Amino acid sequence: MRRLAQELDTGPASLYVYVRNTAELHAAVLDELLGEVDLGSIRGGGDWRQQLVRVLSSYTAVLFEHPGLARSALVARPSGPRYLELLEALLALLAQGGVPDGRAAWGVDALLQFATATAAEQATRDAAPDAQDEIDALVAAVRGSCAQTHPRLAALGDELFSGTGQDRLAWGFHVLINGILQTARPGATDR
Amino acid sequence: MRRLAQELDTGPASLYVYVRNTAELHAAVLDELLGEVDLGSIRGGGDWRQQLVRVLSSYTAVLFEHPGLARSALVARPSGPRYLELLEALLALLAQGGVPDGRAAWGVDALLQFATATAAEQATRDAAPDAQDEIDALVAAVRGSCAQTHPRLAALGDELFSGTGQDRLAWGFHVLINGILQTARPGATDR
DNA sequence: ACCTGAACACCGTTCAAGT
DNA sequence: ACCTGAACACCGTTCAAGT
Repeated sequence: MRRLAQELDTGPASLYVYVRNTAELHAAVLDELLGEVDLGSIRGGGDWRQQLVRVLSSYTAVLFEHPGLARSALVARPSGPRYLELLEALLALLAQGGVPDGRAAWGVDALLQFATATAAEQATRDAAPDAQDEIDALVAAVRGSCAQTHPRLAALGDELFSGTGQDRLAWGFHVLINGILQTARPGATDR
Repeated sequence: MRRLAQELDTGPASLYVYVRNTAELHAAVLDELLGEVDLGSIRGGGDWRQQLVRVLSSYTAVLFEHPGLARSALVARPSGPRYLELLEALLALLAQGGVPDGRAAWGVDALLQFATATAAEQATRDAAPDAQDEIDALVAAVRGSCAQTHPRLAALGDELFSGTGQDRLAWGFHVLINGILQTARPGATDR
């Protein structure tokens, strides 16, 4: 708020004429930024799964550039035209893949949550090198764990921290898509 | 920091003797709290899937009580004994389900991230009623969306916001578990 | 060596007062 | 009606100075 106000050569109080609080500001800014997600070029090729992963990766990339936004997007979703467009595109692709309607509704939420959380996690770590300390501590703890008491941990070891962020993100999307295809919602029909 | 210092009848500076920053403090507190996740009672019945969902739900419940912790757990993971115990238990259950080692390593991460993100999201919304405004705005925007330009959105409508938090969480766990079972990691063997 | 008072450099939000 | 200066009530972190 204060930084934006300064940029606009005014006091922070003036912003509250246009916006109710920081969450609302973040949601509005994110919706604007979502213009960078090119939904048109999605039809560039590949099946619906690949197209889905492409849109979601593009969404993640936008958030990745703005760690603070990613963190608040987890709690305060935008509701502007770009976000609606994104939802529509994702729902269309899921329908194309034969996912039942109700399940697709919950599915987009899971997919976007995964994308947002991953962006918040990685972007924050990149921006604040201090945050890297915590996972370094975890790596050390796993390496130092006793094979007697923690056999699985000892067996897997560094495997837990392997792979690039890109690869893990794409794998996660595919896990979710496959899972959504195979998992009925609780209750009878799952229309 | 300041609140904890006050509780301890000292100044905030004193805490920096024991802890490097807030992230480290949060990670340590969360590890302590993880003692409430009863890994023993997991063997209470059901197959490995149900047991997995039970542990993860218990983990989510702990975070749910502490919104602030949940938010920072997304970025700064604990590395204490309770967290290692939790990882070990989850890995053991995945192995029992026949998930290949390397895939299980990435899988626990996805499962815990989903649990943590869901807790951060819902707990924050519950704690700060202001945050509810944003999803209210989204509900209104979806309802007001035009069926011509956004056919899927119009068709699904309130379905997007249906279900209890509990049901969506459990469904998400099952989606991930099923997805993990069916999705190989990039690269050749996926040992 | 271990601890801490006081200060530094920030936040978001409110509200009375101005134009 | 629209805008805003100034204040309120907070933060995390540092560091010189104390015991």
